[in-house]
Amino acid sequence: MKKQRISIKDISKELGISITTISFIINKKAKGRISDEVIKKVEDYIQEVGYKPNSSAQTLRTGKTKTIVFMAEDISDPFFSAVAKEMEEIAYKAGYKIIYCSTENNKKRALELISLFQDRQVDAFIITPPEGFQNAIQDLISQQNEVVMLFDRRYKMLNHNFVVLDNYNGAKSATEYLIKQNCQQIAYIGLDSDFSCMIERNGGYQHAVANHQAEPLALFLPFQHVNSDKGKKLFKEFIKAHPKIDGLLYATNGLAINGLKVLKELDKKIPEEIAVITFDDRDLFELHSPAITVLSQPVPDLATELINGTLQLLKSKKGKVDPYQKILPGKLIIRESSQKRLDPII
Amino acid sequence: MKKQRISIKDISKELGISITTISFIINKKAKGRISDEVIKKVEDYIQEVGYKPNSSAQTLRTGKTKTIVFMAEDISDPFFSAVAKEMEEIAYKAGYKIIYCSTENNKKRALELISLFQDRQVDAFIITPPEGFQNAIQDLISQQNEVVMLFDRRYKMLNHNFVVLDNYNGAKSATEYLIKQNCQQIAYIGLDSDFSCMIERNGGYQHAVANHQAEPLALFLPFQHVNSDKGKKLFKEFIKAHPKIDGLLYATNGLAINGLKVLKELDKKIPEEIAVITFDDRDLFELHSPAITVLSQPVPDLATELINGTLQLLKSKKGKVDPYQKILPGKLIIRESSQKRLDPII
DNA sequence: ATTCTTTTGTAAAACGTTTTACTAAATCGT
DNA sequence: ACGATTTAGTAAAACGTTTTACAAAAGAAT
Repeated sequence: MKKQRISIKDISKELGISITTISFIINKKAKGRISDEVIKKVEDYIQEVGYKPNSSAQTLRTGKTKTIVFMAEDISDPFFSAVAKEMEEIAYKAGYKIIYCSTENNKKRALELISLFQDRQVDAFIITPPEGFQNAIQDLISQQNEVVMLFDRRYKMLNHNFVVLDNYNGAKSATEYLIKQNCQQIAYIGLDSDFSCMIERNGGYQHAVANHQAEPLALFLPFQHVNSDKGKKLFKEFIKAHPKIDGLLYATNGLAINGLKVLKELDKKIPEEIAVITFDDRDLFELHSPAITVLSQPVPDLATELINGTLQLLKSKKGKVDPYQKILPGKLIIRESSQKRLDPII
Repeated sequence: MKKQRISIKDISKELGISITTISFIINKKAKGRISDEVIKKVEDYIQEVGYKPNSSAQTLRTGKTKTIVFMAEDISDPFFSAVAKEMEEIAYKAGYKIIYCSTENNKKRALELISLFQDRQVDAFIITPPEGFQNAIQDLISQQNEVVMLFDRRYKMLNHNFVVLDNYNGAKSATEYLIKQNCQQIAYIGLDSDFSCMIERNGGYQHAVANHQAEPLALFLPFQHVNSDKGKKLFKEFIKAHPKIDGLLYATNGLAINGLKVLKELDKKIPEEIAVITFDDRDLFELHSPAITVLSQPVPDLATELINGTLQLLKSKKGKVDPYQKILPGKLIIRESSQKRLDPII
């Protein structure tokens, strides 16, 4: 019952044509070297017997694996898994496969994963780097063995490839929307992090409230407390310490979920007492009572840019190439949680 | 700057020891063949220079890729991505990598994916088969080229490997819980599908209501309408047609999400007017108002069984082995949405 | 001292490609 | 008709392993 795989050698024997010729034909390098007649004959035979090249042999010979690694912060996070799924779709069509993994925002783990996949000779890394990973990225890039594409966060000083959201303007427009809704005291709930996305989001918020309220109000939670009870406690204390807060901008969906639980526990009315907006859309937010206004990331566009950029870089790997840098705009999806004004904005 | 990979040949030259000997040592086949002294020398050198075998060469020679494919229905579904993440963790430690992909419950696509990964010589498939896939699975198994493990759904008549939830008893206990809550008319919202999990869940429901209400009440939505407006419309009509319904069991989290939207639109009070339970836990359900009672699947256990089972089968591939079959119990997590009784059950 | 084992090791083929360097035949320009 | 060029094709090395079959040296048994 075992299906025997057919090799170039088999074709060669069967057709009485040399291995070299067949390889040229398979790799579309036959034009001008081999007669159309022979090309046709070989192509037809390949079609007929369903020959597929052995990828290990190809890799061994060429050093290319046609594999891209996507190292997300957490592949089970809906945002990352949505991006992953879209990427897989596109990569698949281009003959590439994707391997996913999660850094858990753990530097050591991320380093191990990079080392593991370097051993496996992947062609490219798409990475959401964990905290304090700049040097590691620097190293990885300078080795020049793989294409390195950063996602979601970038480094200002590195001349590298990245695809990120326009975090600054996203946060700014979300905050400005809250201001238009007559919020007087808008607070920002962010991650205690040096991620560019976090710094930019906070920057956008700061800019928007600069001429609006006496001083910005921000809470920065450490990564490990985003989902924890400790995080809830810290957030609860923050809200209690600032009773005048009537508008909230959460920097991530994780923060929002825990934050919404706290607001529920505190029995705060949304949006009457506190208007709420968060980054990243999830079906959860649409179903929430009240439905949560979000600044959603353009998942299909992000995925497309990530893969197309990576594939482009893989193709042009030889000479110096300009870095692939894309900053994509988010979209404010207005739902009930931010509609504070009785006279709605048109 | 490019780091040059070191090969066995390099070690051989450097140490003046034959390639064969080194290979034996690397593969722990040196005992009794090679002196302890030489073994130590080689191992130390390998450690020192950080040699890692080239996996393509190994694959080319052995035909084994140390790769497992996880074909989920939809890898961006939180349930599947949670399982995927856990699996990756375990597989990674065992030196295996996992490739994920989504069938989208599309038979043609699933067949293409299988063919693609067979070409890439993966060692094992973990599959949630799409609709009408039994023959394809049959074929795949009989080819005996890869280990085949089914997940989430199984085929009664096939003597195959699987890891599934105890769907029957899960649905039964959820329904019985609704009965205890004094629900008089309990409806089941399922998928119009021949998946074993769907049939078993419906079976559990049917059994539970058999002696309770005049007749079972069930709505079966086609797969493509789970998330669609059409699905919402069908569900809305169903609810309107059966105004006496005061208890609902959703067979999947996707059905529940769309269903909850409809209940919100119809302004049905949960649980006062309709008590609700759904399969599969998600953070969304905890945050929902009211929080939704769920029958949750033991994600870590499922992932562990899937990988351990697969690895075990990979090891013992030679002779006939008993199929690896696990049925894991779910857990009813009681929240507000099902608490209909004023006098709560103790 | 010869044969028989055991110990310790190695040579070389094979896995299935890609690619360089080559050749034979055909065509061309004059 | 002659060398030059183009066309059509191939032989063989290389990628880095694993593994079979063999061999030399040392020790044991006769």
